[in-house]
Amino acid sequence: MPSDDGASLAASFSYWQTVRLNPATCPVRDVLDRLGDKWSTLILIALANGPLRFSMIRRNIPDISKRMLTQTLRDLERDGLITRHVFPTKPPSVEYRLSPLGRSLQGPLVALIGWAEAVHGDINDARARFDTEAEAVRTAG
Amino acid sequence: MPSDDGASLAASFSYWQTVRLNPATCPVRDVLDRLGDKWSTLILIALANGPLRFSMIRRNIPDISKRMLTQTLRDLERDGLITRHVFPTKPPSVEYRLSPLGRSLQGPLVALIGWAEAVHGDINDARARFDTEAEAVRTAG
DNA sequence: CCGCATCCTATTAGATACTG
DNA sequence: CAGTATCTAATAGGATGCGG
Repeated sequence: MPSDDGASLAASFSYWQTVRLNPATCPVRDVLDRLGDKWSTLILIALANGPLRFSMIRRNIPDISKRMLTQTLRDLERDGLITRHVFPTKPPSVEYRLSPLGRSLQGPLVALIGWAEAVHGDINDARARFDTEAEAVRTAG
Repeated sequence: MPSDDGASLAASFSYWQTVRLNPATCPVRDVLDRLGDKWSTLILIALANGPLRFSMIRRNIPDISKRMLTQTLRDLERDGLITRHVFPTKPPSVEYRLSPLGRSLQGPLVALIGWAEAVHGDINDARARFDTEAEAVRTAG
């Protein structure tokens, strides 16, 4: 799976490098820092098939705390990736759904997750190899 | 830019949801947690056009510390995404380059970064709107 | 049911000084 | 040049209890 077609990729990366990977110029950090937190991506995946209520998201992601779910949902809402709908029932129910902007992320996200899944085994192998080699060196030294 | 073609995306996400977004079953966390750290992605971008020496990477990413660069490079090497080549010159020079596995990430990464760049303005707008609304509510209350 | 506030801990990362 | 070691500050995240 060499998704490496040389020239065009190099050109893309070149461009980002010329903006110097610099905090100020560069949207990459700004956006990826949010997706890089522990829960954002997982929540976006959970919402991929349609709206979910707070408690349903929790059921999809068993080990997220109420606190972090609330907070991450706020952050995603603030960034315009999801929208929040309160139904004034009693007790209240609140529904979250992907915004158009959020849905536009699905394509890239599928690609990335697909990659992660495809190479998961390779990465585990690499880790194991690295660790045993490091251990061998440590023992020898 | 609706990169949303419904059925196939939904199917993909469904699958990942059925593995329950669970720590144990799910490669997503494992892999994305590493890419999600502060520097990994930036380093991979820096190496996209070819091998670079330690100090050159630092020049590409002005605000990374030696400590974090060393550590992140080790982690990427451990995962098999980059390789390390020591030239026993004096003073020593060490070169880092993308492995085939690392190059296989370039496609997905370009897609994600392209998205980030495309929507950067929208996200900033959404943030500004959210913040002024929140402020309005705070003042009214 | 949803979510905020508080408290506390663990992890991450920056600064600095030192080594082959 | 390419690291390592140590210390410290900042941040992320978990537990819990209260309130609409």
